[in-house]
Amino acid sequence: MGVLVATWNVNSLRARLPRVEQFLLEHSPDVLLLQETKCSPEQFPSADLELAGYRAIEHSGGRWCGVAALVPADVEVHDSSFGLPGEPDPSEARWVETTFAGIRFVSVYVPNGREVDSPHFEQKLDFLAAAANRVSELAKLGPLIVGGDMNVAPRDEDVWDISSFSHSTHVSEPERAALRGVLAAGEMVDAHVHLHGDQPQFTWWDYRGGSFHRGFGMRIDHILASSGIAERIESCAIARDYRKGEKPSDHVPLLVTLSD
DNA sequence: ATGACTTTCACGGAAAGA
Repeated sequence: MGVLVATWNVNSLRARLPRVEQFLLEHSPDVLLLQETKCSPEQFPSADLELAGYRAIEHSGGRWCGVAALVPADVEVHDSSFGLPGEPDPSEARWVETTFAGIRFVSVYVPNGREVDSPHFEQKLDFLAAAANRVSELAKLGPLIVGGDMNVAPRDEDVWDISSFSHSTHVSEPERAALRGVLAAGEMVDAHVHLHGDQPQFTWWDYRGGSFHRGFGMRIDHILASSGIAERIESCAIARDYRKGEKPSDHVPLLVTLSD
């Protein structure tokens, strides 16, 4: 059996609904962690997802942000919580937690940061520090999976050409150190690194300038597993075809399978 | 090349993304 965990920044759940339904049908994940749902609670397409057999634990923030965890409708979740203690701006919906199958799942959308040294950049680092604090608490309680758009490329090989990233966000040492802090706080592994080492693999390509077809991408979406379940990671892959076709998101789904 | 796309809200164009 195992557990199939997926994470996907959909860049608007309403705009991406056909692709999300396609993904649920094709992969039948046990949980789909979503980011950038971009809708208010009233706008959240619960009825459509229900028809697809899924229920949402959602933390919606309106026009921007928004995170959720979709689970099959017959799965009982418990202790869901909404928001990240100590986050810089609680009105931005960037963190949601829920538990089932003995695992605590987090869907996270880390702030972009905009420009290095901008106030938004400082907020990004503050958010990651708050995430590390929370992960440290959660990891003590049991198995933990944190999946989402971290907006950080952890290593130089996680972007198409590091030389074109001078003084850019996503690759700066403070951001990378902050993300390492999250991993260290829960003694977690990055599923991709755990299985594939330094093999290149991107999860995001800019909409502009034909970036996808030119291979100009970044690996900024990650699934992290606490030490208790890292040994259960059987596979880690991206669904690259979801960057093609009708109205794609600029991110693709990342999928991890865990053994029982 | 201070761009290139895409989304939201709202109905033109700003704001945000990465």
